[in-house]
This record gives sequence, structure tokens and C-alpha cells, in this order.
Amino acid sequence: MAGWGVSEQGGRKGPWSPEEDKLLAQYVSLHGEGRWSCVARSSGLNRSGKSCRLRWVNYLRPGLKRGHITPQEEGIIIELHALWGNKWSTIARYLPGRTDNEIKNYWRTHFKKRGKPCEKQEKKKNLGQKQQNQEEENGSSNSMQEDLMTDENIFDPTDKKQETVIPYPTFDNQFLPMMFQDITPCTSDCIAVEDYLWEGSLWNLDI
DNA sequence: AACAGCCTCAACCGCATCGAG
DNA sequence: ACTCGATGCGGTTGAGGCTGT
Repeated sequence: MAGWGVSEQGGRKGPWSPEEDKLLAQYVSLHGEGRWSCVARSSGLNRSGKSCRLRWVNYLRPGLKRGHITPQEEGIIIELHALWGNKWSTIARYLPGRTDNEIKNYWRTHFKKRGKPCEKQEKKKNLGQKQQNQEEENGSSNSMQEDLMTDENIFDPTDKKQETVIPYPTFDNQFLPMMFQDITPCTSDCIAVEDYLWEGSLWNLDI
């Protein structure tokens, strides 16, 4: 990000102003989501379609949750990441109100670099830098996450044979109580995933 | 109080995929 | 079958806030 300003296409870049947010929200409420390039052109925003979509999806869309990821959500993220790997948008579908960007950032912050979730704060308080470095070197502290991320364990969504349609929960029903929404699998594949989620402890809230 | 290092998160980029013509 | 624009996704970056010294 070498300096905000104007993109190659001439559109504005950088942080969105409240005025831009308002324009975008107004336009989407009138015309609906989609056709982002049209949104960019017609709304008066000097932004790329991509930028408009991203802003709407990650920030302006109604129903987005604010605040910290809960332990329950964290558990879901761990389980689904073990299933699908870095398929953040897929994982986000199971966390109503959370965006793929948010989940991606969370994973990166809490799991990728360091050890187990929540260990960060403990480390800060209890461990000296030396010990921290030692743990990072021998990799023992995050063996759980690394195990989950091994190729053998990752469900490959790009494999058409394995790919599973995930019909729920979507943004439309995000206002239902999280994780106990009225889920209705529509295909046998869905049921298979459902079985995994229920039997495989994803929905076990004893985390 | 000042500084340095770390962390978070909004936003960008590049690539892949999809669909219309 | 091919091209091209639109859209979606995952990876990456950097500004600003936070925390420890």
C-alpha cells in the first residue's frame, strides 16, 4: 500500500469517508447488491467496483457483528479450517455476521504466527521473550493447529468430487440464533457435512 | 511522558472463475 | 470455442492504536 490516492483506473483509493459510506449504502438499499461496477459508476462514488463490494460486504452490510470473536466462534473457525483450509468465505458462511476478511484476520493473528488461541495474552503476561522464541522454534506450542492444517486433514473444496454445496446459514438468516439456526440440508452431501459438524464436535460448545 | 515494538483490521492487489455475447 | 468484463476469493500490506519499558 504505497500511498493512498488514486488508482490506475482513476478511482479513489484508501479509507472510506462517511460520505462515501452513505452514498454506497443508499445506492445498495435502492438497487440491491450486485453489479458492483454499475454501483461504482452510478452512485457517484469514484471507487472501483471491487472496492465498493468489499466495503459493503465487510463493513456496511446490515447485520454484521462487531466486536471480538467469541470462544464458540473460535471453535467453529478451528474446526472448519481443519475441514477446508483457508477457504475463508466458506467458513464465513457458518459464522453469520462475520466476514471472510474478519475471520482471515483473526486466524492470521491468533493461529498462524503464534500458538494456541488465547495463549497470546498468557504468553505476554507469563513468559519471557526467550521462552517465546524457543516455543516458536520447536513448534511445539502450536502443534494442534499445525496438525489440523496438514494436507491429509484438509478437505479440498476445489476437488469437484468432494465439493459440497453449503446452503446455510447464509446472510439471509443470520439474525437467527447463531449455530442453532433452522438448518435444512438439501442434498446428501450436505447431510454428510452436517454429520461431521454435529458428530465431529464442531457444535459441541464445551470448548 | 516518551519511545519502541507489537497487534489489529481496513483495504488493496492479483488471480481464478463465471457468464454473456 | 473463444473473448472479455464482472465478480469473488485469498494473500498481503500498512496506518493507527495499544502495551510494555
